[in-house]
Amino acid sequence: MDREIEAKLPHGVALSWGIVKQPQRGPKREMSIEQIVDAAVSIADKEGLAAVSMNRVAASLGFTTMSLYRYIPSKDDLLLLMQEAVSHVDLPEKAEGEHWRESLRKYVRVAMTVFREHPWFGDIPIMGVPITPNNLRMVDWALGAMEGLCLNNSEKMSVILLLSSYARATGMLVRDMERAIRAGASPGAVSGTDYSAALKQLVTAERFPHLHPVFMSGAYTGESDEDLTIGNDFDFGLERILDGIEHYLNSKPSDN
Amino acid sequence: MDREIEAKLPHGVALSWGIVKQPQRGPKREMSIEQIVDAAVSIADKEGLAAVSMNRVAASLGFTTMSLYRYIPSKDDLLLLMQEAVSHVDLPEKAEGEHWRESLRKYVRVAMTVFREHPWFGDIPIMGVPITPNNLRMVDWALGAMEGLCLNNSEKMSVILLLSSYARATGMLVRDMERAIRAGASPGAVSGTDYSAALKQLVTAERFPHLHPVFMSGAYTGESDEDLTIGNDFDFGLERILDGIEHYLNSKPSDN
DNA sequence: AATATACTGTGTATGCAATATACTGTTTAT
DNA sequence: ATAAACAGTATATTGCATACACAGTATATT
Repeated sequence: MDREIEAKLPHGVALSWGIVKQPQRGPKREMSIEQIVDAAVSIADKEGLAAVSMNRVAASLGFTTMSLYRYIPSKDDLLLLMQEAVSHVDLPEKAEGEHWRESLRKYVRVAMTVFREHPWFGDIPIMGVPITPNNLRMVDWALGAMEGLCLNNSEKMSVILLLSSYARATGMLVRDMERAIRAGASPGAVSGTDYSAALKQLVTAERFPHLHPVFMSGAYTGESDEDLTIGNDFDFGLERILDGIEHYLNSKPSDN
Repeated sequence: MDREIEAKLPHGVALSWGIVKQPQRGPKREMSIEQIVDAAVSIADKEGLAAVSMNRVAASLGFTTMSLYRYIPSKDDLLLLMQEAVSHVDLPEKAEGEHWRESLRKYVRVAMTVFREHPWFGDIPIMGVPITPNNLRMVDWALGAMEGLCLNNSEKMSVILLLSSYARATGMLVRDMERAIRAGASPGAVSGTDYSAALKQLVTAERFPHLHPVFMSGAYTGESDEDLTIGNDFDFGLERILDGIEHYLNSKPSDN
């Protein structure tokens, strides 16, 4: 039965669900998909996604390049499995009395953590809606957090899309900054701080009437001491999203 | 003076601002940066980002690969300039009496349009906060839409980050679906619809207690006729964000 | 006017990538 | 016993970005 299901799914996805047929004859396998993916993740963690080549991964396990193709049909599939592997995150046990708002906050924090722990994560493009087990596990958890809320299924999915998008966008920003710092760059080569001196000559009041004052204040590159620090910056957006959801819940005619 | 500014900026960024020193001697140039970028964009529009190689772009203009390097120092810089080129979007003239909410809605719609018209746009990774002219022009416009709002500069920037993230995430989803359809796939190969039959056997009630009913209803893959169509799905999230902002404006102690 | 300089586009070469294909040897089903 | 299906390997193909050396050309300096 797994055979039919497998045929209908992209190879990488079928692999992630572990429903690929096991070989019946021939020599014993000396590697495993898990081993390969772990090796690839480890290389990416240390040296970035660009260092992950089939040759590099195979060599790190003591095999030749082509041996990997006995396990994983293409590099794209390997990337998918890497994404899936690090999406196996610790989701807190469902706290019974917890308010949905706090739960969804946690969801976004956990999702963002993946980007910080595996800076290469965001470098892999997403091809379509997530349909791998660990990704669905996160969706399942988020749906659990919204249990009992006065939202229909489509609305819940929209909320998750919204939160995931925000986690992705801000996770990548945080990653970019931390990556720059780790690379020895000054604290804000990527945040724009390094370039702000140069840019202040280019962002003129004539050409950018509204941006100009913001830029001069340093708020654009996040160097302003005005009020918000960089960390809180991301919280701000999240709280606005949650406010929006809450407002929708309250203002809704109490049907379904 | 441009010389000093140029030195402090990444090459591609300096090019985007047009502050790179013009050559004084030597033969006349037979190409221009604009021409090259246009050619690259045209190839990407027709055949995807993967088709954009230095060789391909040069050949399409009737020159050799290496000639491009006289204009643009690296492929990464070319990609940046491509991004910047298609970010030259039509932003509606500032309608005086328009409500900020409607203006910001327009902002997100325009930002999403870029992903639909240039499906490769989202395939180029973002390196850091945008600091190229057309990108800043969009930020400037959004700030204009928030003029007079009771938000400080940092808060306004956070709002723009929030909206841009949402535009990016949903723009890429729309793109993925349209791309799949254009590629001849059934109306929803990427949305998950094609796989939903197979997935329904994998998403069990035991393993995914909260996702299971949602999946069976078809809301996950967007095939449900429950209430929202796919298009409206994205509007829903946007309206929640705007609600959240509005709520924040109202609930704020009317300082600064 | 002479000449050095900075540039032009080109041709060639390097090194690395993904992966198709043909190979030898191994285990299991028949 | 033997054929089929597999394992890991070696080799080759194709395409990529880009370093470098070249011959010719326009300008700046003398």
